[in-house]
Amino acid sequence: MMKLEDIAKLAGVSHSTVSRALAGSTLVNRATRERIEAIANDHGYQVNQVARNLKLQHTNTIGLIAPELSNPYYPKLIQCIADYVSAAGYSLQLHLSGKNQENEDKSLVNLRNNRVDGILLVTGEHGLMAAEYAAGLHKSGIPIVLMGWFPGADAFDFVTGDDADGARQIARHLLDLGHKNIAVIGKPVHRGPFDRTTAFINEIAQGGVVIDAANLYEITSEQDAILAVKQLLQTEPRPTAIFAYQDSIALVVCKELQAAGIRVPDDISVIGFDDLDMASYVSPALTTVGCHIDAMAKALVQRLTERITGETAAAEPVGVVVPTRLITRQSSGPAHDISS
Amino acid sequence: MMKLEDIAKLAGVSHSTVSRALAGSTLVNRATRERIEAIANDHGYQVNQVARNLKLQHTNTIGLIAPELSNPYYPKLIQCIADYVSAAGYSLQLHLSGKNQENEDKSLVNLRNNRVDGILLVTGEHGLMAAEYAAGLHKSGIPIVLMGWFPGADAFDFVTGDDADGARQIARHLLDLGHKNIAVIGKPVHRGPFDRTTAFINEIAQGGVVIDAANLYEITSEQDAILAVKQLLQTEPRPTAIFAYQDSIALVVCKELQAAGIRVPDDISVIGFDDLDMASYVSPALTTVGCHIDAMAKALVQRLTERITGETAAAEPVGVVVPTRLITRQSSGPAHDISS
DNA sequence: CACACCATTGCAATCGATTGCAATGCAGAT
DNA sequence: ATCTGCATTGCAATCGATTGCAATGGTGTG
Repeated sequence: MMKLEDIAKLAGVSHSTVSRALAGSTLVNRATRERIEAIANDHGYQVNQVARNLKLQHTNTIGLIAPELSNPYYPKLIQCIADYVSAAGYSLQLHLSGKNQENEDKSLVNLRNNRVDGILLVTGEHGLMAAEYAAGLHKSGIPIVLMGWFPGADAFDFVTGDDADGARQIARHLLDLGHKNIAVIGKPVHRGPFDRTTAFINEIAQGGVVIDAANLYEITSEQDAILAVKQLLQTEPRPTAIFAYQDSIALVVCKELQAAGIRVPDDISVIGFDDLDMASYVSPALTTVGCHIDAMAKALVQRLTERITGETAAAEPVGVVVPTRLITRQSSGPAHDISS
Repeated sequence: MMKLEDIAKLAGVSHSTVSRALAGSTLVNRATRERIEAIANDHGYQVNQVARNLKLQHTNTIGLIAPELSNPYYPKLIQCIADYVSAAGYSLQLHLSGKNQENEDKSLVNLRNNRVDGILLVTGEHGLMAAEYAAGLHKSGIPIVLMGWFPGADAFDFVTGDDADGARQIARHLLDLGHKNIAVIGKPVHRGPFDRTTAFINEIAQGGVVIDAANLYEITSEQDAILAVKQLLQTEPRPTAIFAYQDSIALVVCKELQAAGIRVPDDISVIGFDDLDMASYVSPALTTVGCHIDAMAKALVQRLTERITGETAAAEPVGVVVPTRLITRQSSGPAHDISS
């Protein structure tokens, strides 16, 4: 592949001059520059970024670590991130951790070795992250912005949706609809101040209704939701509403309910969280909470690029919380009468 | 950040020795090596890959260009690709072209400048690619494997699903079900020997039924499908089956049909293509054609890595076609009687 | 005519690794 | 004691850029 030196020979100048010319420096004569540009163009010269990166001590590359792509939430987020990253003039190095802590670690050192300028870490819901881990992460010296919150995340810049508020909106919605017997199918609590389940239960309590412990289902995979539903259908009196931790669970729940002959929302209301595209396609269309994914992605890369360029003077990590909103569709309705 | 030289000083040896020690070379005394390893470890030394890449003239990075992430087909594919790529010891540089030729070009030169070892190009259905473009691509000198086919693709290694065969399977399925009045809602033909629409129409003809020209709807976006359906519902006699070019279209079609009070499949059968996850969630679950995405991804990165390492002696480009299979679900049923 | 100054250009160091070849030193053979 | 050979280690070149500083030459001024 053609290099600076080759062009220099062709143009009868030194490689320094070629470098300057191609960079558009005013330090080189206009005529010379144009001649060099023409030659470089004719021969399809393309700068060797890796040499350039070595000299310049940066790579114009941002590393992105995300759990997976099979939950549609992530592609949506990554799409936005990719767009903002590329708009900011960076390339994206993508690593999928598969919700696996070890992989995440490997990706992190890989990214560091490759001297990416900054890292976006989407931790997902695996909750494996710990303060200790965070500390190790921290001294890598590379700017990192976290998507989501976990214990210890406060040591970093982070961006998260206001899931707690979203959960509260759902709670009020259900309360307004007259529901008094409500089930929660959720994942283990790990998001502290932003935890959906916790906020939901608290707000429900605020409305004067308590959720029976038996109606709290804690699952770790979408598949487990099926079991939860089966179990739930046995309880007496049967709940009139179900709050699912996320849309992907809510979808399974609806499907299972319908398979059992239960009508949604006539018999049981179901509410999800995330506002996946799919949520509006299924029938009944899912009532859920939307996350302004685009806004989050924007905040994420904005924060990171500011850290990279040093625009953000503050040494203090900052967290940005983007609002969520309830999206009422067909899967939620008034509580039906029950002969208690 | 700690460099080779620093470790060398600490260990009282030359940086050459450190380099060799860390690479596990037999050219360095065992005791020395272990001492160096310990020191490097204590000080958290991490090799600078960009310097290493420069010297070694490769980057252990594969570039991936895909159209977008909002059609669920791509995340699924990319997930698989990412897994195989990482299993093969490479990193992934991801570029989303947004179905835009110009972006695709930019990504291509960016990837080239970054000296990725090889490129995976997922062209999608935008059909913008042309033989001329391909030629330009070709002389970049970097190994490229194409996902999908377009005119001119034969100059490259490529991997594609046997969409034509899938379309034929659908045709036979519909024929078996007794359909004689069939509509096609498709995208512009551009996949030559692998084109779905063409293969479908031919196979239907093989079965002795001809598709009325008025029943051939050519659309370019999912949204247009709505118009097509509206128009279709006006025709007399009304088709008893619709073949949609891809699941994302089929979903819109079903939704629109149902909104108009038409029952699927009782009144009209609908068949898609791609087997998105979503296809099994909607109601009625979609009859479609599955693509063995994992197999394609595997073939894709296998082919590319072979090119990179030079295992594949053949200068001749090779195309691999992976089989497709019909997945019969609820959206297709026997043709209803019509009083023609 | 001499000198200062400015516009161009080239020289050479540098980024942080890898690696062929030369140098060193010690052990064993003669 | 001298020499050969092997195991270690270091020197220095190289990968392909960027850039501070020196060198060059031409022009304008006193």
